[in-house]
Parts: sequence; structure tokens; C-alpha cells
Amino acid sequence: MPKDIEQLKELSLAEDFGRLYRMWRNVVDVELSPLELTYPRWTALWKLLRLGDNVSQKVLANALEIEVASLMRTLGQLESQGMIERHACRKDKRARIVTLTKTGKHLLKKIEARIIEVRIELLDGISMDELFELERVMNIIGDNVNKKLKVLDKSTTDLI
Amino acid sequence: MPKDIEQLKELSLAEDFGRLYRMWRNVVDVELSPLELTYPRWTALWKLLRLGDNVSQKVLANALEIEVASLMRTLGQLESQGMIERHACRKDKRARIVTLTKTGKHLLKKIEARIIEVRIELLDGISMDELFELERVMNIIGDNVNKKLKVLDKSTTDLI
DNA sequence: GTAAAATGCTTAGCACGCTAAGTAATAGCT
DNA sequence: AGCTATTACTTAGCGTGCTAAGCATTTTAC
Repeated sequence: MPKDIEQLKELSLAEDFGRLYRMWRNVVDVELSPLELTYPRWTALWKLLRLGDNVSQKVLANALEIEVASLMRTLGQLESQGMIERHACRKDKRARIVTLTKTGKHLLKKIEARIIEVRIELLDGISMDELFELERVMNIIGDNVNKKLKVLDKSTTDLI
Repeated sequence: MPKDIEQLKELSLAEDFGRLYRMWRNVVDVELSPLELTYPRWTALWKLLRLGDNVSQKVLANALEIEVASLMRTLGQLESQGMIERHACRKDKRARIVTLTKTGKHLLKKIEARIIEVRIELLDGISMDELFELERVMNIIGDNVNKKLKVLDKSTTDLI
């Protein structure tokens, strides 16, 4: 897969990813700010619903593609807002199971339509095929990064 | 551009953007850590070189797609590392012009090859055409976000 | 020419990602 | 069964993005 070095120099793909992420989050934040919901909060609620509303913190963090440690703050906020509850798992006392409260479910119903509308607006002019292609290419990059990180990790542990 | 609502619900594009950005940054951080260079630092140096090494902080921030305020910390660090210098612009005393020092230029020469190698590795399996297509689609999303933000901004200032 | 608006920088403090280190519970090995 | 490694969570603190507010300078409008 030979590439033109000069073109590669002018790329700023990673910055573009970061920028799009921040911009997108910003739009949704503005949209949902009347409901006291920030981006990490509503995505957690949203994902929780889609996962079946009865999963451990670890499973939820994986689905959200963030670290468990990063999720803790958000879950704490949602809990004190009365949107979710956390209770110890019976089978595995280490794990804490997260569930939506009635309030949380109710809120989700209210925002669902808005979220979808925003997605449609922000993806205007892009076909589903182009979208899947976008995801495909991004997944390749993700895989490459993981491969690379594994190598880098190995090269440091080798020194021990 | 009609879209399948159910498919849209399962998307997590913004999260993917964020994840890729963090992962990519992480790889480069590990690669360049022996040189005391973090991601924002070397990208600033890199972009500065490409802009001609004699630009205001504002121009640099724009090129890096971040806010001037965010750039300040990084420039401060680079300055105290002796990589760049900032001096008042003669024509406009408000502006501060950023230039690479000899040390900075020297360092850039050293890392240039590494940066390109990493890009090639992380983009393995993706053709230049696919890459341009990726950028094209991402730009559309960026434009849509900007349009949307403009509308949202207007709708709040209208209330004043 | 001066008052008002805009611009460029700076500082201060927030948001949300991360890693590192610690604890309790579980799983695996002999 | 008991020792060790692993797992799930938690806490603490960092990094890098942001907005808000303030200052000095420049530009614009009258």
C-alpha cells in the first residue's frame, strides 16, 4: 500500500478526529442542556438501555469505548440525579450492576427523538453506504493502532 | 437522504472519533516520549514548520484546529524547552509571533521520519483514495456541525 | 479625533478522557 | 484447602481540550 510521503505530511487525520468529536459533542450538549444532561451522561443512559439495562460497569464502559475509571464520575452524577441505580451483583460480589430508574427511562423516551434528529442533521449529505464505508476504514485504523500498541507494549515489557 | 432509524440508533460515530483520536495520540506519545515531546507539543512544532515558521499564535491555533487558549500552555512548554520563541509583532503590538529555534528545527528533522512511519503503519490497508474519501465525508460532517452550531447560536441570541 | 467595537493574547477554572495504585472478591493451580 | 493471579471496582491526580473574563491594542464609525 505505497503512499505519497508529501501528501501524508499534509494530513492531520488525528486532529480531524479530535475536532469532530469535540464539535459533535458540543452540538448535542447545547441541544440537551435544558435537561441537565451532558454528552457523557446521556450516552451512558442511551447505551445502558441498548445493552438491556442490567449490566456491570465494566460491560457498559466497554460498550462506550472508555475506561471504567472514566465512567465512574458520570455514573455517580447520574445516580445522584436519580437516573440510574447501582447495586452489588449477587453472583459476583465484586461487580456492580447498573440499572435505569423509572425517571431515567422516562427521560430517555423524551430525548430519543432529539438524538436521532441531530444524527440525521449532522449526517446530511452522506449516504448509508458512505457511512458504513467510513466505519469500515475507521475500524481498520483502530485495528492498526491496537496492533501497534501491542508491539510497543511488548517492547517495553521485554526489558524487564 | 433517507436513513434507517434503527441503524442510526446503533451508530456511535462521535465515540469512534473520540476513541481514534485518543488511541492515535497514545501511539505517537509512546513513540516520541524519549524526546520529551507530547502529542500537542510536536504537532504544534510540526504545524509551525509547515506554516512557514513566522506566524501569530492565532494563525497557529487555527491551523491546529484548537482554541488559542488551549495552545498557550503548549507554547509555554515548548518555549521553556527552548524549541520556540515568541516575540511581539512590530506591525501589530497585540500579536505575538512564534518562531522555531535552532534546537526546535533540529528536533523536527529528527522526528520527521518517525512521524511519517507511524502514519504509514496506522494507515496500513487503506488506499490514498479511501483516505481522501474519508476526509471528504468527515469534512461534510464538520460543515453540518458548523451550520447547526450557527443556528443554535442564533436561537439563543435571539432571546436577548 | 474620539468613543465604541473588535481583535489578540493571557489567566483562571471546568470537563472528561486517561493511568496508577489500592481493596475486595473470584478463579486457577498444586 | 490454600497460595497466587486475575478481576471489578474505586480513588487520586494528570493532560489537554474548552469557555469566560480581563487587558492592551487596533479598527471602525461618527
